Amino acid sequence: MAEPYVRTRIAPSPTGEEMHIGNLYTALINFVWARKNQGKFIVRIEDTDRTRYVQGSEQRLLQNLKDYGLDYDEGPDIGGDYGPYTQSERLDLYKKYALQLVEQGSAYFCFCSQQRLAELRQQQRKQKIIPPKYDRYCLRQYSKEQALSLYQQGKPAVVRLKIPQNQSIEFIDEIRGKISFDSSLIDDQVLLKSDGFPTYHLAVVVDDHLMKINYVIRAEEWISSTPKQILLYKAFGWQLPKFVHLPVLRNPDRSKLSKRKNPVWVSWYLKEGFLPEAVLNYLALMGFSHPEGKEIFSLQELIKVFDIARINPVGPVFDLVKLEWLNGEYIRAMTDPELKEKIIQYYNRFFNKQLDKDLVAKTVPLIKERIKKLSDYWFYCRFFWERPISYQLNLQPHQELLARIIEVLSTLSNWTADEIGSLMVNLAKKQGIVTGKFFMVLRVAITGQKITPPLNESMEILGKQECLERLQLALKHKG
RNA sequence: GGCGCGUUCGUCUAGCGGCCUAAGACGCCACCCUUUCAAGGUGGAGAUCACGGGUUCGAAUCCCGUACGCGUCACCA
Repeated sequence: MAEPYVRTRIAPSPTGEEMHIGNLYTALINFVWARKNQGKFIVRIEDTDRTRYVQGSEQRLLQNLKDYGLDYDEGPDIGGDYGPYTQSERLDLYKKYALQLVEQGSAYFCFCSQQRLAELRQQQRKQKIIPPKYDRYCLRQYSKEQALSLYQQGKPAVVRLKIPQNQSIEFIDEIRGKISFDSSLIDDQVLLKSDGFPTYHLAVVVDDHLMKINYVIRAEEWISSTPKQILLYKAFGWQLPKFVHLPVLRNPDRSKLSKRKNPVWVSWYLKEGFLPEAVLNYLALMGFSHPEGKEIFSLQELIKVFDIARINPVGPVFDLVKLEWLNGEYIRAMTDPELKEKIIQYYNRFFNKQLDKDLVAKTVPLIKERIKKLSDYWFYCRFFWERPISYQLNLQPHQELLARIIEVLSTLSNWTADEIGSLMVNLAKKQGIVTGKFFMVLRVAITGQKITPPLNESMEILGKQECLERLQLALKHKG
């Protein structure tokens, strides 16, 4: 179902890590939902944790998004172009809103040291008070005016949200339906840290409101922090967005998809030879299904048929094997010239290798239905560039046969796959050798490998002279 | 541990009270094609719909409990 005006966003953190495939999944759904409704898809860099900040990681995150074709629509002006929103550039805003909450009594200053908080937690744990919560010492100790004045004198302080007690907080998750929490279980969240930076909870609510985000689409792990944010929306008197919590991608053992058990960086998939479109298509199959049961469809088609209501709440296992199959389907669906370009670009970008364009063009038809990933190209076609240095079959027992082959092939003037083929089949017959065995010897002699693209065509591409020279080498080769 | 969310073939999914003696895809197995490897074609194995109670003439589908899994409980996001 289409919505009249939709604004979505993703909020990556520049911590130095590459973009996680789970984040790409979230980005995809946000992107698609915005596109479907002619809305806007926004990127907001959440760099409020200075201890984890790693310089330059925004650029990498943005590059990841670009590589997969998920471009964002809006952002602050940066000299003609627009960049993503960045929270560290909006500190005054968060502070202003935090102080507003203090002023209206929805939040308060807290001067407790990290040490006291740690001790408090430890003590509570010992007394089996669950969950451990801040004891509101500072709220009881200081009046609003006293606290404000201490803060203005520069006493290190945080601002905490005063969570109401014994209140049931309900919200609708667009995928799961009604979810409710008891507010008494929620700690008085820190909104503004002592370094003046906001915490996630404050920044996300302020920004989502200011940026008019009306669909908060994020991973399931955020469900339990949603009530805190709802309380903030209410304290400000702002209208709530709709919440959509996406299932989390899983390892085969069903734990949350992690780098220890799976390749998770989106750049890894590219380097491994997966196509961005195939990865996106595969991701779309996670928790979602095409209404007509199709498994292979473009981003454009996804946008057309996508509906949040069709998303499952179940955390799906990420299956690399199925992704490989899908990638193979995408490769086979390409035209030869397209595939040629992809292969050339791929080896250039990731291996700094300049492949001869004509040679790639000639070999592409031979391997198109054999490769699943761009990286498989080299497995099949390496021998076009390099002579074999070893042989996967012992050729010693076949010396006489090889000599015979050289003899016969030398006479061939019309060096085409068909001619080579019929000549060799005749020879095999004359020698009384099963064709399968015969061609295996020839195959290994020419390529070094037992698994290759079609032999006759390969030999045509290599050329008569090169083939004869290789056969001579095979003849001389010992062991 | 508290709270929250989830549970259909090994995996991804279809299913939204009768069409389900549960369908498709990946993977697996067999056969066909075949000069290796693929691709393609045909067929097959594979889920008592987690379990136990209800509701109903009738439940994979609705309700409740149990088990299991996952998530979350920071001046991290």
